[in-house]
Amino acid sequence: MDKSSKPIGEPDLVKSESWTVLVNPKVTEAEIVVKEALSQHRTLIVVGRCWVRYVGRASSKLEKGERILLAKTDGSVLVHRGTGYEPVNWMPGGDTVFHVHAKDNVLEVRAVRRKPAESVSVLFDEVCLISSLKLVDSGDFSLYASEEDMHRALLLKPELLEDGFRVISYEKKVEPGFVDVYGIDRHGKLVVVEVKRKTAGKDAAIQLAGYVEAIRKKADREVRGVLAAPDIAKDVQRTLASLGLEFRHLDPKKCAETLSKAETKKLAEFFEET
Amino acid sequence: MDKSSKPIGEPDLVKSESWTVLVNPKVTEAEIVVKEALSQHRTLIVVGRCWVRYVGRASSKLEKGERILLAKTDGSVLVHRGTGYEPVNWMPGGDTVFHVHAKDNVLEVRAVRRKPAESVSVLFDEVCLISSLKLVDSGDFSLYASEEDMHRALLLKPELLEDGFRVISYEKKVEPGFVDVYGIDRHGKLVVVEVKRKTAGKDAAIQLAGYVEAIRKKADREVRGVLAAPDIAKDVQRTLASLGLEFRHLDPKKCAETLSKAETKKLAEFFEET
DNA sequence: AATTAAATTTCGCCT
DNA sequence: AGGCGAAGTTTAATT
Repeated sequence: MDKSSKPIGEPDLVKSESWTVLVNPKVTEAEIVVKEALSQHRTLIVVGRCWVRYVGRASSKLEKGERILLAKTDGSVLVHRGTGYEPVNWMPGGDTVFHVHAKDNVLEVRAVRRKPAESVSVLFDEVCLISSLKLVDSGDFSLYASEEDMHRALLLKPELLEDGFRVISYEKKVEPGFVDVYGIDRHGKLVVVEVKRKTAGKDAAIQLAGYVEAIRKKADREVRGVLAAPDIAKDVQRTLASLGLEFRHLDPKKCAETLSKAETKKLAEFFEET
Repeated sequence: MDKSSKPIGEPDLVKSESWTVLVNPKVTEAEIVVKEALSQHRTLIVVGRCWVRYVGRASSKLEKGERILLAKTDGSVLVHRGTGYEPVNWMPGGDTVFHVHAKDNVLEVRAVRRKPAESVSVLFDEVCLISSLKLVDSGDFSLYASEEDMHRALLLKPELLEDGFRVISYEKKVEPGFVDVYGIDRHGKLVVVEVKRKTAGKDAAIQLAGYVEAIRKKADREVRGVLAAPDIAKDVQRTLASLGLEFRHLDPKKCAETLSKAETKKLAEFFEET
């Protein structure tokens, strides 16, 4: 980041409704963007030469060097060096209060938190890139497996539910909606499976009861209702028992292992080739 | 804010010797910057709408949304959302191999690692900011206390070294250089202290021996040499003994506690005021 | 609220 | 290279 060499391309400031980018600003210009970002509750990126002082759970000092500062909308702060997966300095979000100040050609961004009491101060004497961003992000993050992945895993490997289980249909339409997985156990009994990715609550038990009820009416034979989830809320265990339903532990991790065998295999093959 | 501003849709390129910034590029333009950054071993920042697939130690899926991607020179990869101290997806650095590909208006940045076998794939269908940076950073990071902090802590609280120790001088000039701390023990013997912030190696022992030797010649009375550090390499322990020197455990954390008492107090006072 | 256990833990130090 | 322990661990779940 050699400021002496003039950059190619005219505009230093690019701005839209949802983001601002400023290249090679003076610290006073950067200060405006920082304040704008923090007051408007936006994500802030600052790249430049800085030094950092942290006091709180521990205390640390980082001498001058070029790094990337991130300040997020929840008050979390990260200082990243050019190497290393972990930030060199950070602060989790919470009741963070920011203080921004430009003086004597130095821009200070200080984040102070109350619980636990800690403070991180980042001082820039040169900024090469600063950006204020409104990140629109409603995308779901699913670890190991989505609920649908768990359905597919049961199709591929029915014994994940229990030994001798066979699947008849998938996403079967039944009165109140769709049964996740529908099959027959080792004794020939019908089994209705309701799958949840997270700890199953009362709603899941009631939902399952509805499906079982509907199928019992139609099939006129014994129907088991199984709630399959990584875990179940303790009070729901009783609800389930009173409804004559069962709980089976179904781990998203194991479901993913089943599904990703092919993919993992591909990855291994990739390395064998190279 | 008196700089020129450009409307959305027209890409802006700003480039210097050590960094490139591109605003609102097409994915094909972004691809060039990504490849440039990775081939030139630079730090890469990409901001845009993306979705992520991770397979390895675990497996996960992140649906479409706007995030910040960091790829560092050591091969570490981070995907950050607008909130949260932790990255939503990541990969530590190591033997990472990057694959970059733009097709059908989608930019894929894939990082693959061998040990452990894992891969993270970030796909962008819109990039709002991309930057390739050469971060110059030789600044030292010191947790709790720098070596000088440890010196100062010994001045403030000599008993951190041993009971009854008193400091005579600090950074005293002696033949080979400067003695860190110089004092008298409870029996009136002279004590030369060499302080190290990390595990003391053989060099530290030799350095200390030099100072002790020099002072013994001048003072013509018994002189103890003490190596004060958080830890000592095992083989150095013997070297030290053979030179008639001692090792004392000195914890940067405890030194920092001594020093930061005032500062912590200040922080507490700050909150009491507000 | 406090405690316990797991994490895509990571990271360093030691054998 | 594998194992153990600490971390500014963080985070979620349970008592």
